[in-house]
Amino acid sequence: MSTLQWKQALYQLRSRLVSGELVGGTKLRASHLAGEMGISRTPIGEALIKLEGEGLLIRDKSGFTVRSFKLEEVFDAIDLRGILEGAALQKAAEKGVADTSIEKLNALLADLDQVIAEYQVADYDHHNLDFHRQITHLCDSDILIAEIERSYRLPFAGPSAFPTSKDDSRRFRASLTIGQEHHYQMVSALSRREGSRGFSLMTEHARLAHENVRAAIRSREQAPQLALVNNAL
Amino acid sequence: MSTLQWKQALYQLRSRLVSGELVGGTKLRASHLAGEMGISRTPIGEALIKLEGEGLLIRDKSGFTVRSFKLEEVFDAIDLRGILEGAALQKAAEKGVADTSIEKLNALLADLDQVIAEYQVADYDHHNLDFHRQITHLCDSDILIAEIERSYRLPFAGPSAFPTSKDDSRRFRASLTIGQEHHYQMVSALSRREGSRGFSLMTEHARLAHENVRAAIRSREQAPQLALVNNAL
DNA sequence: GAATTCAAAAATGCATGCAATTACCACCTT
DNA sequence: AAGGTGGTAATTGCATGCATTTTTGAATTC
Repeated sequence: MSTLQWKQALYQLRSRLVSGELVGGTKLRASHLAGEMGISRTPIGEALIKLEGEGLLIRDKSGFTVRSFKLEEVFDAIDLRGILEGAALQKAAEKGVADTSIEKLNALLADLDQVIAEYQVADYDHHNLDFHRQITHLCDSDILIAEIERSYRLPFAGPSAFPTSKDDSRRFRASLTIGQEHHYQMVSALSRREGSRGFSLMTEHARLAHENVRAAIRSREQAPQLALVNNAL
Repeated sequence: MSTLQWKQALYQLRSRLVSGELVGGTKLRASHLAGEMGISRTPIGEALIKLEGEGLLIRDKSGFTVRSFKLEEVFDAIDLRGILEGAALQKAAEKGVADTSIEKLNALLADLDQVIAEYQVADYDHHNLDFHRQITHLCDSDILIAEIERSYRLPFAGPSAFPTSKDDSRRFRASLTIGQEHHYQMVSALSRREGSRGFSLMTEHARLAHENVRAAIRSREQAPQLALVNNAL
């Protein structure tokens, strides 16, 4: 079984984009990439079109360029994710969910408590993403879920884009604690069918990420998620 | 100046999809379409990938299939549009907009009053779309605007998807009147910087479309926008 | 009639050729 | 130095060839 080559190209290019290896403004040449990856230009072209659709590339008169984002756009993308996730949570809460779903969320909350207590930041990312997926996917709308997942594609917009940053640990620990409090309240809103509260909690939760972005910039550290952002550091 | 062929293919295919000529479940063969349109498979392939990205096609193991939507998904897509447009209106209202923008909106409102009074339903579609674009594009966020425009791509989800339906004219006239009242209140919310009210107005406004969908189904008339919907008629 | 088999026909994914377009860069001009 | 100019090299959009996979449908079996 051979993975389709356009998929491999897509994954490789996406990872090179979000890792910061390919910085904003770089022109991507299909022929060059093809040589580099040892395949032909056809599957490369498909991958480039997909990445354009994800908003990571821009197609100009001739060829694709790595998109660069203004800082404002980073915040806008984060807010967009918050709104979409918030809508999903609201819908799930108002519809009502099975007890087993609540139990599963409680288990994820316990996992998060654990990694926060032990300050295992790397694991936090993973568990946090799990929690967000689990709670938003309860909305029972594939259309909405697809848009949420789409919003995660921008490297600075996903729910776990920035907690990893190793800046000032006091502020950072506090943000983990506050975020986790939001998570608890979200589950509460869900089980009490308080849709509007769920929406507000989620949009406010996303705004925590604003501060993490600012902190990452302030600390001038390596923040690969910001590689596509103009004048970020 | 020759328009790129993949663009022509994209436009033609999109219009054949939303017009109902290509119904849900139809398998699209690049080679066949290429012969049909007198071009090669390469630009067809690009168009198909784009349409997959728009959610109109699904790519399975080998080839593309016209997506079909459940009725629930139609409502979900409409609600999604409402949320996105609502977020844009809220952002615009809270930021504040120039007086000239309000004047332009008032002019569009007058146009809409006109076409409603004269019951020029065909023109209504066009002016209504103008109004929605004008008011949501004030949000000053390209990221959000792009997602709104994206949500319009589903043939049943755009702001002007259904008013055209020629069902029971009493109900339909009423829905135009109510919708126009929403429009007025939106401009009011905008000029008074009442963001939350703007959001609520817009999401509620989108729900008007639910009833139009139901009416279109009830009347069993030709509703090309519903061509991609399972068992719609 | 419905289900199964299997070989021919057709479609796909990828590579590659080619004409037309675009980028690049050394060389002028002011 | 800044701003053309022109010609070459590289790249793109599209067409097409080919091996492999998928679809089709006629023949066969239950």
